[in-house]
Amino acid sequence: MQFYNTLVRHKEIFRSLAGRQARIYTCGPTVYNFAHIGNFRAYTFEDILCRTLRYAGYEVQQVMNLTDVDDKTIRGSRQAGVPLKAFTQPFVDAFFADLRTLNIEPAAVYPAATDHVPEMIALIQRLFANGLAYHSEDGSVYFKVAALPAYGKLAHLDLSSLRTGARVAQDEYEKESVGDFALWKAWDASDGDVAWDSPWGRGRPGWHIECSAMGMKYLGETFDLHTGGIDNLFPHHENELAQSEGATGKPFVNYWMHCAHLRVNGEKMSKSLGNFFTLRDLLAKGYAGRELRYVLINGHYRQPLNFTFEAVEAARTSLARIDEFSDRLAEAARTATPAPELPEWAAAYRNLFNTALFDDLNVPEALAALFALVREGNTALQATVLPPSGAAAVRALVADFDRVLGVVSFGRRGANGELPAKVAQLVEARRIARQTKNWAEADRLRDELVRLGWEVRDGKDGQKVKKL
RNA sequence: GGCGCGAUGGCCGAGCGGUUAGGCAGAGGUCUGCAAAACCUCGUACAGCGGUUCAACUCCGCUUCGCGCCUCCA
Repeated sequence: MQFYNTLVRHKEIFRSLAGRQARIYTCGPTVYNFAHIGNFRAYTFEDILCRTLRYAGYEVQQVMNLTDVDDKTIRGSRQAGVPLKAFTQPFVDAFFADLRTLNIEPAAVYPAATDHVPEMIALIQRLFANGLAYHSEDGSVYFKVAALPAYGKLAHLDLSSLRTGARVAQDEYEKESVGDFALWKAWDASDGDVAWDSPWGRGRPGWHIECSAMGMKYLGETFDLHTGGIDNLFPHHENELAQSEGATGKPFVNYWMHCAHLRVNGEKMSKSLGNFFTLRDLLAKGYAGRELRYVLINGHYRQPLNFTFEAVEAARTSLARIDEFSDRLAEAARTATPAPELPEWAAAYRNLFNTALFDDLNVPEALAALFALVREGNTALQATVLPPSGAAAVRALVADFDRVLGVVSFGRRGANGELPAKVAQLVEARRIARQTKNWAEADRLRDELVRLGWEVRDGKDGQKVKKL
């Protein structure tokens, strides 16, 4: 299995620190607003990563932080006139609900920044001890970038060439150097009652320090993987790395992985541009979580992905085809137990699927293998050359693929025996109409069933009814 | 200005120095009372210009266009 490691800018064989365990830290949301589906691209990406690791036999220990104190959450809570926690909690809840909607498997721990201030303070003290931190006159604490020669190794940025743009150092005159960043921010009036005591006076933690402190607390001073959106590469991850390694003197993370942005009309989807959709916006338009998930995983994670409604429509049709296939397999399998060996063609597609996935999470290629399986499987079913045990085995394979993909809808009920009385009645009436070649009546009954939400298909062995 | 990505058929989107990506949409067919589902067939896609090579969508250079980051954005 290999992943593209941003640290070295090429793919590397994945070797975990502890046997079949994989420890991974994922930068989570800042809970000042509803996350949009651009944000969720990052979470479906890390989900595919974790699922792939599990699929490959790793035991995954994942931590995702919740940033619940920063400029935006403070501003929001003050505007709303409620305490910080009361302001952020609904967005935390919404975030978790959205994760479920997108079938993103939960992390083991979701530490909140506000619950880990002591750990952050302790870490800052270590940085002082190592000569990497200093405080300014106003009581803020900064990281001294110049004291860490390796600074810049992740983002590959040369600080001396930094453009002095609008975003640089407008409010931070206290720093020794523009590259220095806040570890601890002294309280000011705009913080209201959001403040913690520290050896340097009242204030609040800087943004980056929470991930260093919480990552180390839950995963150790060195762990395997760290994920996030590409926009977190700099400054956030660079700074996180500097703080962590500056404090411990050990490597912080072995593999850094970043996903590209979701775009709308060729531009990054972002709150500041206003060109975003939240998950609830899209659900309200009638799209399902798994359809959106499919759209989000259907491009390679390191490639920008253009969001279009046509793509969501295509996802719906594609998924229906996969669902249909799995239903047909279930029907053909009946009660048979899966054969110990897959049919040869199915085994070949499993290999393709695994190879694609294990090569830096190439989901588009893995999906191509799935569709190849669908086509060949349907052909086999049509020719009735697939014995029940073979159908069961192939269906198990689809389920196995879906451990990673998380998009298939299994077990839709369609057996005639379980129909509501009214539906069963119409089906029987239609059977008689067909028998007597009363096509007009048969068509009328079919339309009526559709109105009731049931699809009828005529086959060699009579009618098949499915819930729409 | 610095660093970095990208340009693939109607849409989405992989990929590789020589062999079909895949999905959706569209056209034709098989099956069917019709439909649906399924299957089969169908598109001389690789931004432009040069170069390397027996061979380039794939490597190199240039051009055009687009995008991202450059100090609290996933």
